[in-house]
Amino acid sequence: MEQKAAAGGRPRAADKIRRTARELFYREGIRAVGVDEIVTKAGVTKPSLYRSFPSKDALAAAYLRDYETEFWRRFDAALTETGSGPGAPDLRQRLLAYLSQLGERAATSGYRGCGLTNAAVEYPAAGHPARQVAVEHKRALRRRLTEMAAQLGADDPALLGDGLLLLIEGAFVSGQLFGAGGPARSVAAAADRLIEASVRR
Amino acid sequence: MEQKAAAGGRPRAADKIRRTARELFYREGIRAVGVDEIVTKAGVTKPSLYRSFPSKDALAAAYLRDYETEFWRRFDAALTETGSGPGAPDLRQRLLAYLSQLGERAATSGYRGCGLTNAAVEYPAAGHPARQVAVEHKRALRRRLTEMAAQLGADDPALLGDGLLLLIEGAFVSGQLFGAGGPARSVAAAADRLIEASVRR
DNA sequence: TCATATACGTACCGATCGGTTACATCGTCA
DNA sequence: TGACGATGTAACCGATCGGTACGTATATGA
Repeated sequence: MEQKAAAGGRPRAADKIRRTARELFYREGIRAVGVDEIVTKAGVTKPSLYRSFPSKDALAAAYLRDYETEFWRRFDAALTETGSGPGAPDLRQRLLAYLSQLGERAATSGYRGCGLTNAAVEYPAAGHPARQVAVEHKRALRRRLTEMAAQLGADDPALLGDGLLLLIEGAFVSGQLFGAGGPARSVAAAADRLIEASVRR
Repeated sequence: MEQKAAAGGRPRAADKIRRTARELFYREGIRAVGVDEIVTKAGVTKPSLYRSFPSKDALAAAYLRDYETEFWRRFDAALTETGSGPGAPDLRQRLLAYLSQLGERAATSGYRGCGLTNAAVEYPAAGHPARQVAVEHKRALRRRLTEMAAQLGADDPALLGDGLLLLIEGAFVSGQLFGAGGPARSVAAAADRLIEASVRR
């Protein structure tokens, strides 16, 4: 992700830009943030930005790829098998743990939702680089959730997977709409009931 | 909504602006559309816009109020009692009918989601006029859904209401992420199962 | 120590942003 | 006819937009 001089050497301009852009794009939205603001807050200059990124759109796409990496890191950390002995949490427990952790974050004042979802809302035009990253990621998430639904023993894995995706996306957006105490806090409980009604008995 | 000369008389500039803004803001996003584009496509001029609306932000807020009116019109049309005799659809049936109609629209290529949700994503700053309309509306929707959950006999109306809201918001955003064949098509089926698992038996 | 390549900054570009000014023109109704 | 309210014309404002031509530091290897 960070090409070189990563260890020890003083941070390259490109890295400072990436970090600053990530923060600003996520908190304020991509369209709302100008390249001038990014370079100023990063303590670099505009030519440095355009030497590392061909355009603002490309920088936005890079931000989203970084964002996606972190998303999967968190997702996998919560959902990938850690212990497999007796007493280790099963898939359903791990999924619900992930969702309640998500719900807690999302029902917090200042929460800004999913950077990838937000980017797709900001850029509805089909070919936009930022949107492409977002759409690709959501397709992958849908696959993962459907796989998990199958592993959970759903009678209709596609249906349960999609239902979980709807709940998750709903938590993302309603989290930033309602702030603290919003409906996102119920995402795990709702998912639990949906799973309950969707597994073969 | 439209102040006067509504019936018959040639449309006022303010109305043409409102209609054009509604279309452009919804399809392309508010930030993406400039006032010049609006007045040009509406066939009016910039001073006319600023004679009717104090600022672009105020125009955006007016667009969202129009959007909200139409939302409730559709919502109430589907959910308000029409016939009450024997054989008339009960609340649960009407809710599911509304959701499957929503799911159908949302799982269509070119779908752009909920204008109010999208506006809140575009304007994360707390005091923004557009965001205020959106947030107010979502609070009202949450109340309505919780009331309905109680009427449906939910053991925990707040939980079912929030679950339904998450599914609906999920359908809004995933509809514009996936286009045709997206997970939004499952919103009614998922809601049905969630309700099933949430009502007193 | 010097040449070279890489990394960075100063200053600037045309275009567009939201918004405003002063004044001309049109339709309508008394 | 005259007056009034609504709209159009045309030019303009400062600020900011994304993007660039070009000169200058700095680190490195011979």
